[in-house]
Amino acid sequence: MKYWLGKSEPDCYSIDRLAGEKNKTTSWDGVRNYQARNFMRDEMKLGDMFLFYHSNTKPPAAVGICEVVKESYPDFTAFDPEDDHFDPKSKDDNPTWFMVDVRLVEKFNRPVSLQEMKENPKLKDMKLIQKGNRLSVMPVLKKEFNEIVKMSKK
DNA sequence: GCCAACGTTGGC
DNA sequence: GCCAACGTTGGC
Repeated sequence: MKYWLGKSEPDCYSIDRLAGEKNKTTSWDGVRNYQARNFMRDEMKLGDMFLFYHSNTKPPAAVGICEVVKESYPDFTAFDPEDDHFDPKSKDDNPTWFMVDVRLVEKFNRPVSLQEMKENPKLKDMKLIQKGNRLSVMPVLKKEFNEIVKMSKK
């Protein structure tokens, strides 16, 4: 089983919105970065765990845990000219972009802020806190994942 | 709102 | 294939 972190801007899609979805499940659509796509398309498997992270907000923070409930399939928002994430180079018969479905397992009682992660020496190697990393989907080590969950309980 | 870091585009 | 220009991300 693998562990992941996915960023979302709460103004765009928040964890509370996910909590209100049917079956607390949503598609992780709109990813338009090849490296992030490759992680979703090639490596994310059913049952993988997924940290939900709020970016571009105050404060940026991990806010909960999800589980992958559907492995990658074409991101249909890329086919829709009306959609913000429309991409004309992605075709029905040869899609460029993929997504997975995730289900909310637990919303943290307490968000774990980016600053707290930076201050925790056990998390010093996380991709998230390395300078200039803009990946919206990235792998997380099991020990890092567990540490963040632990921090949310304190 | 600023701006550093990074990815993508397109002319050559 | 190089690289300058441009657009985006995302913390601050």
